[in-house]
Amino acid sequence: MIPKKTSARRAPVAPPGEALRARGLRLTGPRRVILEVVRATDRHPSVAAVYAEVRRRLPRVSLGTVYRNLRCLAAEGLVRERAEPAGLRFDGNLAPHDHFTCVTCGRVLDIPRRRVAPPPHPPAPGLRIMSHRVEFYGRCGACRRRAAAPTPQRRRDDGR
Amino acid sequence: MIPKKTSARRAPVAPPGEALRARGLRLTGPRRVILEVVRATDRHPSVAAVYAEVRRRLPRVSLGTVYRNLRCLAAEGLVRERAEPAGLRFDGNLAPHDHFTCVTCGRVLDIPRRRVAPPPHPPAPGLRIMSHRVEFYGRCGACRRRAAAPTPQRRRDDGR
DNA sequence: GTGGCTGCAAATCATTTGCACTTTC
DNA sequence: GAAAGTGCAAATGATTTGCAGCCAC
Repeated sequence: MIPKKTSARRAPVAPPGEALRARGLRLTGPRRVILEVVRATDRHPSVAAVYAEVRRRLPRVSLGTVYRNLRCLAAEGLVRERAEPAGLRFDGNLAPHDHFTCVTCGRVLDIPRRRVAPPPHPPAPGLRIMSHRVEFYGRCGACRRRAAAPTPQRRRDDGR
Repeated sequence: MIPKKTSARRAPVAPPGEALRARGLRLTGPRRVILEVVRATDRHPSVAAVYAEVRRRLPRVSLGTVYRNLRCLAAEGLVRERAEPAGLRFDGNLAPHDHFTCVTCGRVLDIPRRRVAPPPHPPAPGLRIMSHRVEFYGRCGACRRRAAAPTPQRRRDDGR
C-alpha cells in the first residue's frame, strides 16, 4: 500500500476533468483513480505500485490501462514522469521542486524550491534554458542514524 | 556510428587496467573496447549504440557481454549510468558536469561545471548532501534556428 | 450513437542468466 | 592452471498492442 504524503507543499491544482476534456480525453473511473493515487503520495510510485494501489479500489483494472493512463496523464502534465535507475516512477507533485535521493535506502524526497530560484549557474551559450531541476544525493536522517547502530537495513526502497 | 566528442573538457583519467585490477577484474579485449567507445563520445550512448559501435571493431562480441561490462564499468566508476526517460544511457565523461536536454531534439549536452560549485540552495534539514547534479531543459541552438524555418525535424534523438 | 476507453491476452522489446568454452593473470 | 570473462541461446521481466465489448459525452 502506498503511504500518504508526509508534508509536501503542493501547488493548487485545477480539477482534472478540464485539462483532459480540453484535449478530447475523457474522465473515466480508472483514469480518475489512477490520478488520485499518484497525487495522494509523495513516494514517487512505480507503475507496479500504482497498479497495486488502484486495484485495491478498482479490482478489475488491468495493468495495460494503468500504463496507458500514466502515459497520457504525463503527456497532459497532470503527473510527472521520473526516470530513475531502478525504473520509471511517477510524481504527482506539480509544484516546482527538486529531489533528494538517499544513496543508502534509495528513497527520493521532494525538496520544495524556495520561490523562483534562477538556474544555479549560467550554462553554455547558444542554449535557451526553459527550466532546470536539481538532484541531490546523500543520506537521509534515518539512514544516518541507523549507520551508527550495526543493524542490517534495507539496501533499497523496493519500489512499492 | 557514434560521433566523436565535440569539445568536452574531460578529467584526466587513469589507465583503465589499474582501477580494474584493483578490484580483481581483468582487462579483456571486449572490456577495453567498450570502455574506449563510451569514453570516445559525448553523446551518452544507449546500450544498443555501444553494442553497435563495439561490433564494428570486434564483430564477435555479444550483447550480453556489453551489458555485463557496462554494468561492471559503472560499478567501478569508470563510466557513469544515466537513467533517461527513453532508457538507460552511459556517460564516459568523469569530470563534474551538469546536463542540458533539448526538449525538441532530445539530445543531451554536457555542461562543464565551473570549479567546485556549492549546491545551488540548501535543501531540507536532516539530510547530509554528498553531491548534486543539475539538469537543464530547453532548446539547443540548432533546434531554435530550425524552429524559424518550417522544415520538419526529428522529434527525438534516436538513441544511437 | 459514436469514439474513446477498457480488460484481456498475446506480442514485443529490453535485460539477465546458464552453460560450455576461452582467455587473462 | 584457476578463475574471470565470453558467446550463444534461452529465460525473464517490463511495456506495448490488437481487439471486441463498454461507457462517457
